Amino acid sequence: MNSTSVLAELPLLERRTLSDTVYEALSDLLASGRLAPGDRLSLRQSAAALGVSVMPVREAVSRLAADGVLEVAPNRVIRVPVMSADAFRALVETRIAVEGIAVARAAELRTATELAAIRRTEAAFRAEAEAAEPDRARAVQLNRDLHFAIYGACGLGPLQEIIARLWLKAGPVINLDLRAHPERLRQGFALRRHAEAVVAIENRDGAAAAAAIAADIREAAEFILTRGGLRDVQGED
Amino acid sequence: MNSTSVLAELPLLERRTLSDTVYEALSDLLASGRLAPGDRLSLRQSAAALGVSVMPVREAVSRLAADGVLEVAPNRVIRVPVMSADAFRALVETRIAVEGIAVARAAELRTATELAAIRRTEAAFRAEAEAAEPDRARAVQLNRDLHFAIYGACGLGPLQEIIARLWLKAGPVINLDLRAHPERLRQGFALRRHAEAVVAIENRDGAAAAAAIAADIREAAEFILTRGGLRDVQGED
DNA sequence: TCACCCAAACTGTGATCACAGATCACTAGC
DNA sequence: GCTAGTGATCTGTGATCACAGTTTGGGTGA
Repeated sequence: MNSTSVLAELPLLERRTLSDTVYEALSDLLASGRLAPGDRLSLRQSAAALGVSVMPVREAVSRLAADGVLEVAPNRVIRVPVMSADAFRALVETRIAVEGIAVARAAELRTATELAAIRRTEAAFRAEAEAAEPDRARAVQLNRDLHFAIYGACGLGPLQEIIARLWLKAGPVINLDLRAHPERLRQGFALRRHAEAVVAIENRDGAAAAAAIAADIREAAEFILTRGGLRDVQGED
Repeated sequence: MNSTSVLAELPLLERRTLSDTVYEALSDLLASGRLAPGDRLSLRQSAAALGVSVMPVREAVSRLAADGVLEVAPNRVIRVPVMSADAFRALVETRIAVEGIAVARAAELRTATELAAIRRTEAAFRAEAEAAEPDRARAVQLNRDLHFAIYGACGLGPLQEIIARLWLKAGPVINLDLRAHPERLRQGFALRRHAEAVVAIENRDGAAAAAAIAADIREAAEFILTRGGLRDVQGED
């Protein structure tokens, strides 16, 4: 009935269910490392804490569990999985491969606008990291923003979703370590690799960009592995 | 208390919830193309058909929806998404990139046992495809078996999970097309590419193996795209 | 004959209840 | 003093109910 097709441009607003909200809340807890590997989770307690019934929490948890971000043991205990060193290495190799593709494509396809956004977030991260008293949580968030600003330019939606899931999976162990061992040299490495990546993206040099991100990922992983923060058996203490 | 450590070898039996079972049932429907893009799904009807309550179906659907294999519209209608041609192309490019990594690694790392298994499934697919009256459903399954036999040799668990999800997402449109247009030349291409891949894997030639699989994927996709089986708008008829 | 409207029958979402199994603290028995 | 047993209390899972919003079909109006 209504006149023109101006309406056709409406972004088809997405509905937010309580489950979605709970999912994001839990994701945030995991990504920020406040839920550490081995931590247990109770449906009822979580529901009470969030002020909802167990239903939305249940759905959110089952989604997280499907992604391997949470696991429910045969004892019916929900917890964030403790990764063996080998599993962590496999995850890191996967990340290097997949994120390498994304950043290589991004370097070759990025528009001027995207490059500007990447530069901006890189600068923001650098500023936070070099601050006299850096806010760790904020640095983590900015690091994530930078990576995804890059991946966002790869032109492949499905690939970005995959990477987001990988980050969710790696988040607890990485950020737990970051909480345990205040950043120090980690950030020095990250800053250098980020700078290399940005330069490579400016030059549309996909291979160099992928190498920089690969080094960024690998160095952070090595740092954690040498710290011995990962147990090889899944004991609890 | 119990004597020896024979118990330690028990495979830690995984529990199967009803949700898991429903999830597999729906996945199978989608992977085999019996649920086509645009088809709607009702929680209560599905539950009744499966002889369970809506709860397990709800959880399974929410998992599928999280993976983008199903979508629930703002109208609260569950359906398998209709992919635009562009979205399909992005999915195909992602598959080529990700599965390319897996097959390249598999070619370089495969053991003799894994190679034998790959050869076996390749032969099985060839036999079915060259049969006088090939069973389409079985051919689809064998094609899948072959691909995953290869990816299983890549040594990266997380990567295999990613690929499985990608297949689930691409399954409906690919298999719907396969149902609509009886195989014909499609299989001729597939046979050649599979043979090339197996040879490359025998020679531990990662690049060649990746190229063969990329061609396999791309040719199937081109076939579908030129058929015009994909709508560019998400209308319903 | 066509357009409109209203009511009945659906839809998914969320809350609540019921249940089997696991955990843990406590106590009875040696 | 230590172990084995036992009951209360927790766990996730599944079923059922309640609700608001949507769809749909039949009927009434012009």
